[in-house]
Amino acid sequence: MFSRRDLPALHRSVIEWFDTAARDLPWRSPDRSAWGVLVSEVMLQQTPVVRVLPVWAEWMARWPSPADLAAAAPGEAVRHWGRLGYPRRALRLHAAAVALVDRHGGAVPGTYGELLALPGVGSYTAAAVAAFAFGQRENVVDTNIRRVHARAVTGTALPARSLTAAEMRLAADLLPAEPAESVRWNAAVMELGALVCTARSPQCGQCPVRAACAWLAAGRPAPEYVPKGQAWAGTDRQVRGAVLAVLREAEGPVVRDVLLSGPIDLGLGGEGRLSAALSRLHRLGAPEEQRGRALAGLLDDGLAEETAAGIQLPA
DNA sequence: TAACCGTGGCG
DNA sequence: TCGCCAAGGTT
Repeated sequence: MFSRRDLPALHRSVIEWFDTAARDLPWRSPDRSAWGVLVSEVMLQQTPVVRVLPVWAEWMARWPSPADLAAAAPGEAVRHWGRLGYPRRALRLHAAAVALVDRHGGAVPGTYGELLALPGVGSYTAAAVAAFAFGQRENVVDTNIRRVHARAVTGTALPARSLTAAEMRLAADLLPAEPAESVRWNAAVMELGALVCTARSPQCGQCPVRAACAWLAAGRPAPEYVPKGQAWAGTDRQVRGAVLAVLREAEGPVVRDVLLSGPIDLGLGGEGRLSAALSRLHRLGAPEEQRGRALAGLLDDGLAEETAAGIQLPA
C-alpha cells in the first residue's frame, strides 16, 4: 500500500512517463473547444480511440458548436454517428446540444453538477469534461484508472465488478492537490491503463510504477472472478444493430416488410451501403417476431423514426 | 443491482 | 476461431 509520503514520487513518475508516451489526440490539442472535449468523451464511452478519431473530426467540421448540432435534425446526428455503436449516444448528444442552447447560452458549462445534468452525461463524463476542458480538480474514474489502481495499489488483477465507494475513495486519496497537476495525473493514469497496464497483456516491463506495483510484487495473481461476457449472438441487440444499419443507410422511407421478413431482392445489386446493410440483416436469419421486437425498441428510443421518416409502424 | 444498449479488432 | 474488451449511461 502506498503511504501518503510516497505520493509525490508516484505522481512525478507517472506524469513524466505521460510527457513522453502520450498519444497526440486531437481533443487534447490546445485548439480544441470544450464542446470538442464533450463530444469526444461521449464518443469514447465503451468505444476505442482509433474508431472515434475520424468520426470526431467529421463532427467537429460539421457541427463546430453546440448551436450547430442543435439546429440539425436529431436523425442527422444518428446518421453521422456511423458505426460507432450505441447510437442512442448520438441522440443524447443532440439533446445535450439543445439543452446547452436553451439553458447555457450555447456554451458548455464548466462545473461537474451542470455537466451531470446533461443527457448522456454521467459521473465519469461530467468529471472528465470539467477536468480536461476546464482544468478543474475532479475525481475522474474510468475503466483504465480503475484497473491501474486495482493492480498498482490494491494488488488485484481486476477492479471490482462494479464501481464501488471504496474505489472512489482510493482515487480521491491519490489525486494531487494542485488542480493543474490533478488534470495531468488523471490523463496520465488513464493513458497508462490504455497503453501499458492493459486488460489483456499488460506491459509491466515498460511501466513507470513497476517497482511499486502491488500486483506485480504479488506475482501477478489471477483474477478473483470471471467477468461476465456480453451476450451477443442471437440477441435482440444484434438484430437492433442490423435493423438500424438499414435505416441509417436508407435515404428515404423503408418498407416495413423489408425489415421484418426476407431475404427480399430489391434489385439494388450487390453494391452500396444500403445493400450491404440489408444483406447483413438477412444473413442474421432472425425470426420475424424478433425483428419486430428490435424495430419496436428502436422506435421506442426515437432512433428509427429519426433515421428513416415514413417508416410504417409494426402492427 | 443487474440487465440492457453496438461494433469491430485483437489475443 | 471466438470470447474478450473498449475514456459508460440509463433504467
